[in-house]
Amino acid sequence: MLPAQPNQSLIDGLEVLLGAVDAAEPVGVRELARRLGLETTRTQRLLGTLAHLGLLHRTDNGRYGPGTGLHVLAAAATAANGLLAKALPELDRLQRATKMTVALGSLWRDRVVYLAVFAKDRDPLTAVGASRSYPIQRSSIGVLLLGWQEPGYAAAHGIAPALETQGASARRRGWSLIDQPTEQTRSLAVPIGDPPRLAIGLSGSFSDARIADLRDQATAVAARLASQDIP
Amino acid sequence: MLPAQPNQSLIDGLEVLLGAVDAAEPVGVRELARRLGLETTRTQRLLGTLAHLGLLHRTDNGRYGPGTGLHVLAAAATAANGLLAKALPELDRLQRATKMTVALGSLWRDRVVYLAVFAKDRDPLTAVGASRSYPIQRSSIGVLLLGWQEPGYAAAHGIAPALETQGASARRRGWSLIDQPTEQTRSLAVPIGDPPRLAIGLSGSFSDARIADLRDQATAVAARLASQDIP
DNA sequence: CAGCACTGTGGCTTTTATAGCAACAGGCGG
DNA sequence: CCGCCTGTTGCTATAAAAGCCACAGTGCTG
Repeated sequence: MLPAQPNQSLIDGLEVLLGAVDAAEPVGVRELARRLGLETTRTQRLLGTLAHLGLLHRTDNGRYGPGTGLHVLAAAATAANGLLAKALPELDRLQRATKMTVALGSLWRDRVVYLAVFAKDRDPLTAVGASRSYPIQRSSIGVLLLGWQEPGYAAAHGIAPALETQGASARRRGWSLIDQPTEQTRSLAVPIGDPPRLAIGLSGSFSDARIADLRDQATAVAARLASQDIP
Repeated sequence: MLPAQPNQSLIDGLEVLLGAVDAAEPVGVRELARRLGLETTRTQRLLGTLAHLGLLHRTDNGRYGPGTGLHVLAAAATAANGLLAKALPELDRLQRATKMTVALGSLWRDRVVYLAVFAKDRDPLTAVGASRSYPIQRSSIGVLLLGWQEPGYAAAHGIAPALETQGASARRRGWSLIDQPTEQTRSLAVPIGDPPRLAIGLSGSFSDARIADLRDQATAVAARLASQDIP
């Protein structure tokens, strides 16, 4: 729901911000402008402004990567709604109970971003911020959340219509399942809240007989998180 | 270091974003405009744009609070530089070794923002995002990091000159100490990186004789984090 | 119930901030 | 040294943004 007069500079500035943050390495002005299809000078000014604000960090060789101000912003957000403080212990328990890899993720464009990932044999304190984003088509979380996006979302972000259909199907069912035959793993996801902007995913090797139990356990966690007014 | 032509809309939009996130409750347009000294319609358009992007969440009664997109942005940033995945286990160990409350914090305006706080008898998984920001003058982290701000920072943010002096002194010493006599606790902080944008703080009851040991332990952790190229 | 004081939002016009083009300086490799 | 890339800036035209006003809605009080 855009306001009648949106602020296009803000929109573009935040697009530049995410483009720089999402890059695997600190990125140069011209390279980022090419990737985003923006004019170079404009990109440079937006990057410079963001760096001045501390949201990006300018390296000695003139490239831009995430800055401390982003963490500050995130900390303020997380403190305001208590999302992680509530979710992390729950997800850790779910991982221990199911022995699956447990993830909390959200959809951004055509990718899934992981807020936290709990895995067997991995320190739970490394769950936050250790996983890079992932193409949507390989993610039960992504496919599921796609089901709630407004019409045109898929087309606008280069997502195949077949995935959109899968998303709609998952929405009707209320959960999603993705098989990865080459890796002999599968993953299922359940939504948090309504409309859901976050989802819990479980992945590993599990039989068809176990699906309902895993789904129900994850759904119970999702319900507890949703009932705490998490956006 | 501002670019020659900074983008003022981006600056103001991000100011509005932080103003909304920093509020204790979802905040209305006019109230936020009053707090920030901005014109109402402008504020409303910026808020609406941010809500459309998912960075803010618009409640049913027309107020704005943090949205899921902020967490997505934070997750991308954290994944890009691995800050939390590296810092959290280290800080947890430091808390167990010292029996102090251990915090990772940064400076924003005249306040300290806590990225993580580890305390005795508290689940480490609740360390992230469970603490609200704090006035700078009561925080060893804040005073310490103030020492590295550019001239005019204190004046621009309504921080007393005495605190600025304290900050400069802490910078020269390389760490800071704050006593809270009414609570019979004290806290000390050491910087991470150079110039530091983050700091580790230890707080609790400890004697003068123990200061050097605590400081050295925290300094060792800070050095390990700084050596991993964290901004 | 009516009035009042607040609220969020949009339309229209003016203003000014922004965008784009061209230029410059620097770095790197052949 | 030259060519090709880089990040950055100045200047001017333009279009995006800002501000004012109005409207509809909500909640509280008498």
